[in-house]
Amino acid sequence: MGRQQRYQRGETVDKAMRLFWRHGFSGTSMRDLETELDMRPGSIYANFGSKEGLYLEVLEQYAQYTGEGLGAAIEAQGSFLGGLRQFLHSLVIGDGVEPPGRACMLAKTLADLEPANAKLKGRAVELMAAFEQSLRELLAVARQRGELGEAADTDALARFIQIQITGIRAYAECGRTAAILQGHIEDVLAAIEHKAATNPTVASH
Amino acid sequence: MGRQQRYQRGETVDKAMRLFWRHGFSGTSMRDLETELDMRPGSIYANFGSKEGLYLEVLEQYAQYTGEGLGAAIEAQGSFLGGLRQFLHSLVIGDGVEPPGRACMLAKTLADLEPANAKLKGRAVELMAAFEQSLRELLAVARQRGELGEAADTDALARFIQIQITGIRAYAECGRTAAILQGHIEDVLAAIEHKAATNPTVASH
DNA sequence: TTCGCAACTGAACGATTGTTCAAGTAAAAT
DNA sequence: ATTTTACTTGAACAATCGTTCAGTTGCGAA
Repeated sequence: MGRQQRYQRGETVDKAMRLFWRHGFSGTSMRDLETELDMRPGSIYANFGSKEGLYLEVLEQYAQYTGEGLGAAIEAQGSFLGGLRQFLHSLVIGDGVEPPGRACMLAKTLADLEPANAKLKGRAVELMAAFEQSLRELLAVARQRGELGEAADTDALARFIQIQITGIRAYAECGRTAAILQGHIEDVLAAIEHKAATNPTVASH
Repeated sequence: MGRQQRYQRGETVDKAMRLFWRHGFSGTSMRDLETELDMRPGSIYANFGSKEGLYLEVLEQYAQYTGEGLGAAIEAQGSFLGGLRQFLHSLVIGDGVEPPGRACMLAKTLADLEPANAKLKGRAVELMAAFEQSLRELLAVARQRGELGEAADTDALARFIQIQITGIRAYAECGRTAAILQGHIEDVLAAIEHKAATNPTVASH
C-alpha cells in the first residue's frame, strides 16, 4: 500500500557510484547527487540516511561488481592467469565504454578519507581484505588444477596480485597509452608466473 | 626595507604538506591551514595566491623530497636494489617517525582530483613522469655497473618499479603489519631482479 | 625621529555545504 | 468515495567554504 517507489535502488546506487568514483567523497556534493540521481534531498535521505550512508552502499555494490568481474573473467578464459589478464585489461584499457575511473574506488577511498569518516575507511579496508581473500581461494583452486607450482604460497601470491591490481590501476590514471599498459600487464603476469613456480619465499633480510 | 617576513617558505610548505597529504585537497580547509601554518588568510594568499597555488608548491616540494630520498638510499646502500629496498622500507614501514601518509601524495592527487583542477592533476602527472625518468637514469647507471642483466630494459623496469612503489604504498594504508609489508618488499625485489636478468620482454598476446 | 614600504591581521563577503521537515502526491485499503 | 499509508518534494536551516581588502604593525631608509 501507499505510493510506489519511483526509483530502482540498484540503478540509483550505480548513478551515485559514477559520481563518487570520479570526484571522491568530499568532491561530490549533495547538489551534484540530486541532479545525477534526479532525486530531491528528502528522498535521498529517506533511502540512504545520509551522504555517508549512500557512499557506503556504493562501496558495497562496487566491491560486488569487482569480485564478479574477476570470477567471470577466469571462467571465460578457463584459467586463473588468463582470467587475470582479461580482468586487468578490462580495468585499465577497457572494453570500449569509458569507465568512471581507472583507479580502484576502494584504494581511492582509503587515500581520500582520514581520519574522520573512520566508518567509510574501515569498510573499504574490509572490502579490500575480502577481495584478497577471494583471490586466495581462486589461487587455491588454480593450484589444485595444476596451473601453479605445487608449493605456491597462495597467501603471498594473493597479496602480490592485490598490490599489482591497485598499482596498475593507479598508474593508468596518468593517461598512458594502451600499448604501455598492455606491456606492463604482461610483465606482471610473468612475475606472477615466476613467483607461483618458485614459492614459497624464505626471505629474511 | 619594509617589514621582514615572519615565515620560512620551506617550513610553511612542509606544514601544509602534512595537512594536504593526510586529508587531501578538498578535505583540507583554509581554516585548517590557517591553524596549522599559524598564518592569517591574507598572508597565505599574499604568499601563494590561492589554496590551489599552495597545493601546487606542496607537490613540487614533495616530489623533490621523494627523489632525493631514493637517491640518498641508493648511495647509502651502494647498489640500486639495496637502495630501493631501504627506500621502500622507509616509505611503508618507517624509520621511527610516523609519516603523514603512507600512500604516495602524487597518486592521491591523481585519484582525488577530477576533472576540475586540471592544473593540479596535470602537474602531478608530470611529476610522476619525472620520477619515472629518474628511475630510468638510475637503472641505466646500475646496468652499467653490472648490477642488472646487460640487456635489461630500463624503460619497462622503471615503469614496473614505479607501479610497485605506488601499489605497495596504497596497500600500506590498509594497516598491514610490518612483517607482511616487509615480505612483500622482498617479493617485489625478487621480481625486479628476475625481470632485470631476463629482459627485454617480447610479449605479444 | 620621521617616513615609507612590505608584511601581516582579521572581520566580512557571497556562495555552497550537508541536512531537515512541513506540505504535497499517488496508490492501496476501506 | 474516503481514508490510510508510503513516498516525494523543495524551501529553508545553520554551518562552513575559499577569498578579499581596508586597516595595523614593524622594520629599513632618510
